[in-house]
Amino acid sequence: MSIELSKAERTRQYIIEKTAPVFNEKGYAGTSIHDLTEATGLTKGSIYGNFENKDEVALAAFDYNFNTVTNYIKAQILATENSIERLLVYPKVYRKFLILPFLQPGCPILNTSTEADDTHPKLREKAAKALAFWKTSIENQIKRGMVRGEIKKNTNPTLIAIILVSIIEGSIMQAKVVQNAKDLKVAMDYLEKIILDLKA
Amino acid sequence: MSIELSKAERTRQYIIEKTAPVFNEKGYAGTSIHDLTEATGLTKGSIYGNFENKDEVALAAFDYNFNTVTNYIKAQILATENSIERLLVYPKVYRKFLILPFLQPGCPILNTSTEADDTHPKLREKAAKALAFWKTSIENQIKRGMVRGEIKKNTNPTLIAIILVSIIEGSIMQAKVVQNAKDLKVAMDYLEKIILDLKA
DNA sequence: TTAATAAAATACCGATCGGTATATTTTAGT
DNA sequence: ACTAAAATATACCGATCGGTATTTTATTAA
Repeated sequence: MSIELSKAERTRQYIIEKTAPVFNEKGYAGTSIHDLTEATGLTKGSIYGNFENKDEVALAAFDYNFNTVTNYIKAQILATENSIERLLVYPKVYRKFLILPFLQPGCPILNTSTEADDTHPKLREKAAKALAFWKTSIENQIKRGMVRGEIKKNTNPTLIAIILVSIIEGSIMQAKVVQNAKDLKVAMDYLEKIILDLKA
Repeated sequence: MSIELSKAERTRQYIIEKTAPVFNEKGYAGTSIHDLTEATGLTKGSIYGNFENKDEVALAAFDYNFNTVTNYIKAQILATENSIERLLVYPKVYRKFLILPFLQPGCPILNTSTEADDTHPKLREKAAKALAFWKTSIENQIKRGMVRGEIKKNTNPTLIAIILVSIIEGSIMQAKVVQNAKDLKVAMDYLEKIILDLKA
């Protein structure tokens, strides 16, 4: 049994997959153990046999949610070559977040940050690291573009990363609460202009 | 007893004032009735004598939190005359939100929206209306500036309102989760430039 | 195939949840 | 000062919370 996953490892993964969307939608405090048994079809005993407590499931679920988004974005980025086009992937993806199943409960970073910032240090820390990772990878895309001569030499990568993330997260919040993507579209149009303005 | 408030009305107000920060910090699901008795020093009986249920306290608390921020902003705005200066009040206020006591748990609209969008229709509705009110008043400030010849004629008030709100909410989320205002400062500097760029 | 082991289900725990009925105290008009 | 009414506190309710000990079932290596 070297290569294949053990039963426990498979179950653990199954629990994470099934409960991750629940945590993203209802939040940590709003999700009960009963919600987890419902989402998985398993019993409490099985869940507590694979996880120490609710915290551990929630932390694993956050990683899963974040990785799902990250992998989707990464695939789109690797499908393009030019740095400007790569940056344009973000508005392109987030403008249709209401129809992407794994993004329908909103951005995991946004949801987790606003709930956990004052209440749950471990989750807060995870969200903070995920945010830092995201911003660093945007900065690196911009630096790459400057090296390749595709992006203006005087561009401030950190500034652009901060503004890009702010506009995306702020407009997702708005779209979710009013339950339509009208203003999100406007914000993503604006963000695309900012990005196209970086062109060398 | 015509003019003065009845005991019940005063107690009701007192409960709202004391519990509003708790709801803003811990969220609806994360706040228990025990939290409310702790924050007020009152008993369950007293709270349920003045409110039908937890929902009613939470909804009143949201209004209180939103009005607190709104009144503070309004006072700053009325202290200025020029439309550009009035718009600059927003970055000026939010860049120091970590030291304004009533803003330390974050923006009530942001906190309530991200928690309630998928779970609590009444709270979601309140947050949506508060957001609409905010954006409308920004739009009106811009329109006023155009009439007064202080803001460029070709300015799109709706677009500026959407971007202003997005940048503020998105950067507040970031500042809260990483627990420092470094990037918030950068975002507010950028927002100030956008506003100054509207000058006729 | 079997026996040891691992995993999942069942049954249960005390604590806390939101909420209520009732008793006690405060308030407020006379 | 007295009393009726209003407001608050006490005591309690069933349900659900997160979590665990134990039993049953499934897995896995020999």
